[in-house]
Amino acid sequence: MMITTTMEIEKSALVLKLLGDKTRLIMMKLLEKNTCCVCEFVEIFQVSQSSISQHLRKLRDADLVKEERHGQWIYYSLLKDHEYFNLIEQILKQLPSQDYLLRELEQKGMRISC
Amino acid sequence: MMITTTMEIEKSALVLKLLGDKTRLIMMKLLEKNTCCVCEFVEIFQVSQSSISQHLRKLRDADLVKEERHGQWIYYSLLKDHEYFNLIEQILKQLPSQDYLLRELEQKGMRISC
DNA sequence: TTACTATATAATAATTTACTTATATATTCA
DNA sequence: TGAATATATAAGTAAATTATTATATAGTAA
Repeated sequence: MMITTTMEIEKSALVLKLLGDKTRLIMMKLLEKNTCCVCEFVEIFQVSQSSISQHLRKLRDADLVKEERHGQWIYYSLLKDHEYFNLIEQILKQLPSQDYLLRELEQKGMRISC
Repeated sequence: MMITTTMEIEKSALVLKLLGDKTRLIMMKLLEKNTCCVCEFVEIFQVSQSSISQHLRKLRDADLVKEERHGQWIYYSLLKDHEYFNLIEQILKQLPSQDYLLRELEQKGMRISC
């Protein structure tokens, strides 16, 4: 019982640590209501494709997101059955929408819709 | 407007990063409903006094906690008027209570009550 | 005053993180 | 098939993080 609550809070700390990076936090907020592919994130964050891929890998390894291949694109979305999804959802809910980033993508003609 | 939401989410990421460490997260959960002093944290976490002091400094620098000196002890408590206190409160609410750590302290006769 | 306790800070070492470039793999399309 | 596009991974690096030990400061109590 005591061990359980310790483990629980330590696992929560790992989730919070993943969300405690501005790139990953904005990614998660975008994925809250959208599906995005890697090349969109590259365009949004203006960092190397490798860097984006590594952030997504961390989120994937922690089961926070899932990937789905559609042709040459791999779409990422929230994995809603995460053990701490309630926590994640509550956090995301309180952050300002970042959807303007997707509208900017659209205006540049770089939004990929499935 | 766009700049604001970017800054808001980046500041949220900094808060989450602070909470994304198991020592600080447990500290914050304890402080949610208690007041604690440095020596209690040292006993609870079994790390150097310096390490505890540095964690508390980070929380203090970010205005997540405040300190209050009573004689030779300095008591820490949550600073509830933080810009993102709602976010913090929502997160803490979803974590399992860590008060057993204080009960253990009491049993060892090491709980300092003001 | 002197000794003791509680806390903060400086300096440092080990580890982790977040990026980069280079390269590999998978898919599409001419 | 071969070129182009999308993605992942390996290797390397600079900066950040978290601990330590040593030392300074502040309060208490003999």
